[in-house]
Amino acid sequence: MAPLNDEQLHQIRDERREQIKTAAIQIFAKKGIINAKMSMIAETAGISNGLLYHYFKSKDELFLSLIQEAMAETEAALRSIYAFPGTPIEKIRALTAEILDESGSPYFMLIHQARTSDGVPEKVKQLLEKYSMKVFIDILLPVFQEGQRAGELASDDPAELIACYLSVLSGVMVVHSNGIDDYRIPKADMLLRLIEGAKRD
Amino acid sequence: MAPLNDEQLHQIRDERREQIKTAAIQIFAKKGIINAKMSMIAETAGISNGLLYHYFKSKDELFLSLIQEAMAETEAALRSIYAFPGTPIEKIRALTAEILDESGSPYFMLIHQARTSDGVPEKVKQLLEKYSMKVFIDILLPVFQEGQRAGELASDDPAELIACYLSVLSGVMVVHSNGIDDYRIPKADMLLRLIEGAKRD
Amino acid sequence: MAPLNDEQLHQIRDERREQIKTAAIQIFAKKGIINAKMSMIAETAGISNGLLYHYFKSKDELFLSLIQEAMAETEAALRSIYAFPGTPIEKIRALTAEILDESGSPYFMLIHQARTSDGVPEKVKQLLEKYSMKVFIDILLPVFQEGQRAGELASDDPAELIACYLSVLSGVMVVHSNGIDDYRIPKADMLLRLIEGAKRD
Amino acid sequence: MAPLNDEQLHQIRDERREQIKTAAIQIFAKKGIINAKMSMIAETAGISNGLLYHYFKSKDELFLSLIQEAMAETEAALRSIYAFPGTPIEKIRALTAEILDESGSPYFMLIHQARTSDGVPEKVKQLLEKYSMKVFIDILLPVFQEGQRAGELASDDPAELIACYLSVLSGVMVVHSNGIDDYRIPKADMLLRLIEGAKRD
DNA sequence: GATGAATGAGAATTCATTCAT
DNA sequence: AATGAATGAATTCTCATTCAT
Repeated sequence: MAPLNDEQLHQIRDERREQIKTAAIQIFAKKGIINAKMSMIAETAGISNGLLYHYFKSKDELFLSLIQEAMAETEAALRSIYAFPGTPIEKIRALTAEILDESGSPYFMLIHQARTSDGVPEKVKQLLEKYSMKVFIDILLPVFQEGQRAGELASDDPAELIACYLSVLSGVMVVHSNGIDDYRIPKADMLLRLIEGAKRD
Repeated sequence: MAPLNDEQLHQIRDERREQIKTAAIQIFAKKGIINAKMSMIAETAGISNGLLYHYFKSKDELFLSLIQEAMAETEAALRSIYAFPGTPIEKIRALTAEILDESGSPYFMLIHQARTSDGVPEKVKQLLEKYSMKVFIDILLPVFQEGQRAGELASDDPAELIACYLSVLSGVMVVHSNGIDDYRIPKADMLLRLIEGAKRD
Repeated sequence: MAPLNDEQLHQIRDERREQIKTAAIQIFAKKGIINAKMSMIAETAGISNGLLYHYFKSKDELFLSLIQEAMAETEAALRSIYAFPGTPIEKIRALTAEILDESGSPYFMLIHQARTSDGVPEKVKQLLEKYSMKVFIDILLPVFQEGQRAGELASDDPAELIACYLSVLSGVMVVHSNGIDDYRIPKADMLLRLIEGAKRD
Repeated sequence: MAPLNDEQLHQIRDERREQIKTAAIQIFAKKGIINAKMSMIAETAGISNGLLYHYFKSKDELFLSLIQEAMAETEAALRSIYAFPGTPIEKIRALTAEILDESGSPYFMLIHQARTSDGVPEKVKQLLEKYSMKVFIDILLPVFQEGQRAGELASDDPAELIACYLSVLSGVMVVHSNGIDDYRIPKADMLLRLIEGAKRD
């Protein structure tokens, strides 16, 4: 009889938003912004078309909100490198393994879609500039420089080294992110060779 | 003015088809199958919308014919490794450099699109199975095995090594293929480290 | 707390209905039937969307009930002319001033909307015929005829004179009713010139 | 066999655009921007939905282009007052008669819709400011002032007099513009009384 | 061969209305 | 009585494809 109380409503709203986001990440990552149909997202989330718009004003807003989350998560993941134990290369290996872990893959794909697709809303483009690769490079610079001083890493220009490393990481996540077995995700150890110093053993 | 003879007509027809294909490769690679509009392709090719349909029965047929070409080119590029001089690693380095050369990038992108997009016509899917990565691995297997015997290459399972290597190559080409400077194409020398044996100098 | 008795419930119900009607008049008059959104009306009335439908079965029913009220009010306003003191022209001036008073404007707008919009429910159309301008003309006919006999009014056909006068009144209220200063509501004295006899001083 | 030549294409395009504009004026004037459905316009113009968008990029653009035309026509109509022969009041009578001529009515309605509706695109709003009533007042000011000096016109503030006069004109056109006979368009002579000097005979 | 006007099916979004609580 | 989540039909707009010339 009585209407739902605030707490119940809040819970329903939160659940629905998560439900929608989870569905949307999959669909957007797989299809790109334009190919992703709101009706697919609604169906995947198990709700009606209309309800989708109750929670997100538009496709663009939904996409933006996912990208924001993906960016924040990615930045946090990179920053977490300093929490790993060991020498620089061990830190990098741990970070690499964490990123390669498939569970994070849709986020990389999403950011790739945002960077490369047409039809990306203006707000998303602004966000991408704020979080350009330079930001990520700056985060990793200290640990790479320390690794170079220790002779653990190749002696290329460190910023360039990081940029290439992140490009390769993004690349393999992207080509792999569709469940097609043709593309392999290399083991972290193999990817590390890209950046290791010459005299590894 | 006498009417053109059969041969001339045939030649015009072939030229137009090439013109269209060239335009279509760019557009498909950049936008993906569904985002690529037939009207953009026509405009890029400098012809009318209607004429496109004189040369290709449908968007699907056009796409299929491009993928066929891309596959054949890619296969040929891989086979050409045996024409390069030098030791296995030198052959691989030469092949890598050739692939990384940006001019070839649209083909990789196209194949990636075909593998990962939805809305890909059934015939294209069949073609992709015929040319699965296994085919490419088989082509490269002899040179990789020889490289391992010579101690030039890492001693991982060779098929896996090739799969990972091709995945990384595809990945960097794909993420880079939109002219966004954030993503770097590493130098061939750097990528080679992925597969080189431990004792490089 | 004893449950509310029937009378109290009835009173609450009536208050709510008035609250809703007041909100609805504003919104309908400003936006037109189709542009007026039930959610706006609910918000303006300070109640939930769902509750609106407890009190009015549908948008159409709500609109119909407003038009009924507007018609009745308008008719009453016209009839009140006989309660004003003075000569015919003084009565008409008083009536005009009352109508021009902005507070009454939404009613005119509403009736105009009803007459001119599509998407008006059938029932409303029937009501409009019942209260066609002829009814209003008949109400005012005696006072206009008396004014003509007294030489205070122009000697046009009296029914036509009234029809034109009411059209002008409706017109200025309608074009003015959106708070855009470009359109002026003329003073009653000016409008009276429309119908005054030639020899005014 | 040969494609249509430029002239023929041009002619087709022009005809279609006129056809669409004519249909659109009716529909917009009658229904307002939001209520007017593109499908109605297409149907009235006797073309497909898609073709409408071949000629006008969007509903907004179509509306804007009509408003521009309406504004220009209205301004031209007002300026034409100086081409009429006779004294100021005779000029004004001629202009009034021309405006009241029903054929022009949709234009007035259109401008009214643009001024008063919601959902009016930003560009249209800007246009409305550029052509605010002040512009129209300025055009008519000289002839009204001359009329006042000649004692032909009432001695109210002339700008106010014009504003009221134009408001009344707009008003009667608007309420009448739906083919409902309840609302009358007064004769020009009657409307002139609004502004005539006291001692008319 | 060549053109571009024309069509229509499909996708995003809005909103009246219903329903569980 | 009251709430707001949920639904689905209707509307704008896009684009592959066809067709008259």
